[in-house]
Formats: sequence, C-alpha cells, structure tokens
Amino acid sequence: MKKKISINDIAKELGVSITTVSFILNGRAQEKRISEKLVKRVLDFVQEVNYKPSSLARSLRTGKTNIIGLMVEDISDPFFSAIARAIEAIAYQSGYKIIYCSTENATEKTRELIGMYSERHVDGYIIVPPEGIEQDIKLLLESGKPVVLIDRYLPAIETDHVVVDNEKSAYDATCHLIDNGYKDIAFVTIDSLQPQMQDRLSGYEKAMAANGLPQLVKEIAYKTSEQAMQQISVFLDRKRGVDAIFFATNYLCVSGLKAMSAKNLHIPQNIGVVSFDDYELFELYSPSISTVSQPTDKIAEHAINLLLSRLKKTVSDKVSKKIVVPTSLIIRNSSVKK
Amino acid sequence: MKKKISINDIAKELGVSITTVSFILNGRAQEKRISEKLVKRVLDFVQEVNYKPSSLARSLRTGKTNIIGLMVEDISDPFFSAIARAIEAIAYQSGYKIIYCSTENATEKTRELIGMYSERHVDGYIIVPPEGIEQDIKLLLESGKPVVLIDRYLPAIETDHVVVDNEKSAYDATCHLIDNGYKDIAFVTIDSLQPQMQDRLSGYEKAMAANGLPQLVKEIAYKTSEQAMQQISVFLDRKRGVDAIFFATNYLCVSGLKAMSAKNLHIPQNIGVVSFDDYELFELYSPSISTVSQPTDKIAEHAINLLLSRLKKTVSDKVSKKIVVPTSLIIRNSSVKK
DNA sequence: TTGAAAGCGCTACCAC
DNA sequence: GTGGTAGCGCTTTCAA
Repeated sequence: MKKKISINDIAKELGVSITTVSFILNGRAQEKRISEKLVKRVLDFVQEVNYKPSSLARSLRTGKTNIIGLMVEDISDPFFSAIARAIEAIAYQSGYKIIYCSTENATEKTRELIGMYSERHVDGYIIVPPEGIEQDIKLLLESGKPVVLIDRYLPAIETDHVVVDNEKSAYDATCHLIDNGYKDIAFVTIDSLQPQMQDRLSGYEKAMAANGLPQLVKEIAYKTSEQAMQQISVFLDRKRGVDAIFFATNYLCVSGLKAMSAKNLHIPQNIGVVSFDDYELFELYSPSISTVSQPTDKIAEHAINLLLSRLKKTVSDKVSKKIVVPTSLIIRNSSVKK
Repeated sequence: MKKKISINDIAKELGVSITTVSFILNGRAQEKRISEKLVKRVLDFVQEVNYKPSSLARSLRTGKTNIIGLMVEDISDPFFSAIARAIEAIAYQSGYKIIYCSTENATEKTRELIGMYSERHVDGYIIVPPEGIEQDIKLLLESGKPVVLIDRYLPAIETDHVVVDNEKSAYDATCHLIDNGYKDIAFVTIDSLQPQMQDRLSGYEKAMAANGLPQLVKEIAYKTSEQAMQQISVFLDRKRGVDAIFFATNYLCVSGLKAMSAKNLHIPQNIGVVSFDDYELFELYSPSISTVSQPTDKIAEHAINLLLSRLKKTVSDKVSKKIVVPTSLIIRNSSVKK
C-alpha cells in the first residue's frame, strides 16, 4: 500500500520549491520563464513516479471542480442514456467530467440530488426537471451556477433550456394518422402537468380540431409498466371505436403494445399506432412502429455547448437562451394500412 | 450570487469555536458533553442558513470521499444500466454515492477513467474490466483501494468478483435447443478472449460434444450493429444447414434478428434462437425470444455489499471472494417448434 | 465543556 | 526565474 505522492514530495526530491513545480505543472513555465531543463527535469520526474495532482485539493483552492452534474429522469431509458453518452463525450473533450444520476422524476429525490451535487461543488448543471423543483433551480442560479434544462422547461422561471418542438411534432404525427384514414384517434399520455406533455397534448388537440374529429384523451397514472398495461387494456375495452392511438412516450407505447397484443388487436389494420420517442424495439417490432424521433445528439450538443459557454465567461448574459430543435417523424408500418 | 457559508461563519456568528460546531455537526456532541442548548442553538442556526459542509474540504482532510466509482461497458445497455441503478440504490442507503461511466470496453479509455477516479479519490471501485487492464487494477489494489469486478474476472489477478455461471448457463441453453429437436446449432459470439465469453463458448461446446453434434462457432468482429448484421447475414448465406443459433450476447442477437428478418427466415420453424442476456425487446418480439436471464439485482447486491464490507474494515482479508450467481433460462417461443 | 491550532495538497500573491 | 507562505474548509489532537 503505497502512500500517495504529493507536490511537496516532488519539490523536496528535486530540490526546488513547490511554487516552481506548480507553475510547471500548470503550463505556466513559459510565462514564468522557468528554464527548460528544469521544466524537463520536473516533468520527467513527475512522469516517472506517476504523480497526479489531487483534484480535491485543487478544487478546494480554486473553487472549480471541472465537473458537470447531469440529472435525467431515468438513465436506463434509451432516450436519456443516449443523451447522457453524447453529453459525456463532448464535455470530456473540453476537460469536463460528467456525473449523472436518475431523478425518477421525483421532486424530493431531485432536491436531495441537487444538494449532493452542490455539496460536491459541481461547476454547472444539466437537468431534466421534475415538477415542483422551481425553487431549487432558482437557488442554484442565484448561487451563480449555470443551469441548462433539457427535454422540458419550467414555465415559472427563466432559464436556459433546450427542448424539441413538442406541439408541432404531435400535430404532424396526428395529421399523419388522419391522412392514413384513421378517424377515432386516441391520445394516451401520463397524468402530468409537465409542459412537454401539455405541448404534445395540445398538438394532438389542434390537429384533431383542425380536421373536425372528436378528441379522446386517456391519462395513465404511471406507476409500473404492469399497471400501465392494465389501464390501457381497460381503456381499449371501454372504447371499442378507437381506430388509432398516439402514445405520448415510448414506455407508454411499450405497455400499450403488450395490451394490444394480448387482445389480438392487429396493427395497423384494427388499430393504428404512433409513438413519441424512438426506440430500438419499435424498429424491430412487427409491425414496426412509427415514431416521432427526437435528435438526441443535437439535444446533447446544444445543451453541453450552451453550458460550456456559460462556464467560460465570468459575466453571464442576463438573457436566457431557449433552444428548440426539430424532431423527425419516422413512418413505419404501424400507421399505414395496407 | 450569495457566497457559500462556512463553518467559520457559523462559529463566528454564534460566538463559539469552530471545534464545537464541528463536533456538533458530526454527532459527537454527546461524547464531548456539549450542552444541549448549545447543540440546539447551533443546529437551529445551521438549519436556518441552510449550511452544508463542504465535502471537498472534508474529503481532503479525512481522505475519504464516500464515493464509489462504477465502470460498466456501456451505460446504455439495459443489462448494465439495470445493474447500475440497483447498485446506486443500495450504496445510497449506506451513505455512498456512485459515479458511473462507460468504458466502451476500450482498455485505453478505461485506463484514463481509472486515473480520473483515482484523482477524485473515490473510496472503492466496481468495474466491468476490459482485456489488458490487469496492471491498472493491480495498482489500484496496491494503493489500498478495494476493487470488485463484475460480469467477468481477470484470470491473471486475484480479485473479488461476482459473475454468473456462464459455462453452465450456456450448456443448459444449448441442451434446451437440442431437446427441442435442433441439431445444427451455431454459436455466434464476439471475437474476444474475455473469460465470460470463453466460458459461454465452452458451455456450448460441451453440450454439443455430449450429444455427439457438430460444432459451429462464428466469431463476429463487433464494431457497429450494422456491420454485425452484415457478418451474420453472410454467415447465414454460407451455412444453409444451420437450424438454430445461440447468440452469446443480447446485442448480437438483435443484429441477428434483423439479418434473419431480412431473409424471411421464420423463427422457430426455419431456425431456432436463444440469446444470452434478457432484454425487453425479446419479450415483445414476435416470436418472443428465449434467453438466458442474468439476475441483475442479485449481481448488483452482491457486488456493492462485498465492496461495502471491504470499505468497513481497515484491515482487509487477504483472500478474495469469488461470487457466482445462477442465471435462469427463460423459454419463450423462439426455441420451441410448434 | 470548549478552544487553538496543525495540517490535508494545492494555487497564487508577493518578495527577492 | 525562483521561493516563502497564506489560506481554501474541514477534522482532530491537545490544552485549558
């Protein structure tokens, strides 16, 4: 069990001062006109003993950790994990590390997590915010830490965020179903007031209204996928007239597929299906499922670049940036009658 | 932009010493016989100003961070993300935080990541090790940090690890195919020397040998899922006689399903299929795919508990613990002819 | 019962 | 060009 080596040991060993070593290590040798041979001697030695400065101590001193906290709803959801990986890759190139966690969309857990991150002095945050977290975000902002919201925003507070055009996407997807001859189109969503869900709902409503069709919205109280399946199953039994369903999220659609499969409902003949959020399963399912695909790498790219630019300048713009990226409708077999 | 409050501010404000505040905050008031009213006064004030000790400073001082580094192959793989979430939940209850990352099974990246974690002074590691990382793990162990390997182990070094019984699982799965009348069973795996892959291969080989059947192993050079699909496709064209495939990992199976679907091969009539690692897709695919399911929560539980027990005792056992958990064969429709 | 002070490893200001 | 040293916020020993 070797003891960790410190800058002190280096300095002592080489017979120079700590300051000199520190400058050399931080690339300020030129600026400080430290002789090349000394620089080389120090660097060689550092290499030899495999010395790594303690980022703990450095952070304590500088007040910067080079860590970005990323909080998504569920890291095992392919949509979020794709974003996480993309963000990590870009941040990495700029010398930032990402630590991530899942909020499970629970306000209390998110609050604790924010506390944990702030304790750890992360430099900035990228957050998929649950409802009711406004105050905590506000506090963060006031403490001078940049925050970028993704996937959804908090109407009550002004923040940087990057989202997709949920309303238009839902509008287009609904129209696609209508264009393919479906008339009794249900919108299955979660019982949540999150703005991105409201926007999707509103897109559906507008499309239906524009075409003079009756609206049918089913809100699922999502606890487990099992329960969601039950609720959808009951819904299908009650509403026999429904000839298509637009699912507001991928996991709702998965539950829906199970329910429909159990009932031997044939897609797309008996019932048309479109889902929000693409998923590998949707491509391979038979029939393949049409989806509104969100560009995860674009979202990631915008989010991390926005945050990095905030991190760069000490004096931050007062005006918050709202970025909206377009989705694409991927038409597969579940929404086109043969 | 409020300044962060420190223990110093608290002490000054309340007219007591830093020491006293520190003792109270660390629950040592009793032991130090600090008067109850003082304790209350301090606690109330701390509450009021929402003071949180800097874990950075604390870690610097104590040498402990209460952070565990978790390195999996790919956080967006459902198998790994399930493990990650389970580990996180248990660690959390014991006051430990998890920071995770994806190694992409790349030795160099893993090396860097280990360096990063060690810089951050994580207290312990749970690692899914890529090949060639033996030396780095050894260094970690020598520096006194506990390491638990999961999913696979490194034959060259003695370490705690928790794995599944890959050989037996593969043996049983192969026998299951044989029992269902399949004879020309191919084993599709990745071109890797990782022990868990070798064990799966060996299980397949033994089962085939025991039944006097010819062996056919196809190693895929996995780069992208697209390329994997190509290779499997070519393989299927060449080996027309194959009547069943045992896929060594879930992502190989996904690529395989795409390839077979493109060729209109009917499962399970034309070709039987079993895959290692369960996946939501396999349950919903038609036909549903039989799999060897690994108990992710058991793996997670064993791994984190093992690590926590190492963390507890200052003097560690010399003998390393090797935990093997059983898998379960989930028989669905892809491996049973109607 | 409480307080002073050393020091964890590092950066950066100021001296020489 | 290089070195001394204060101090980031905390824990913990020793003294009072």
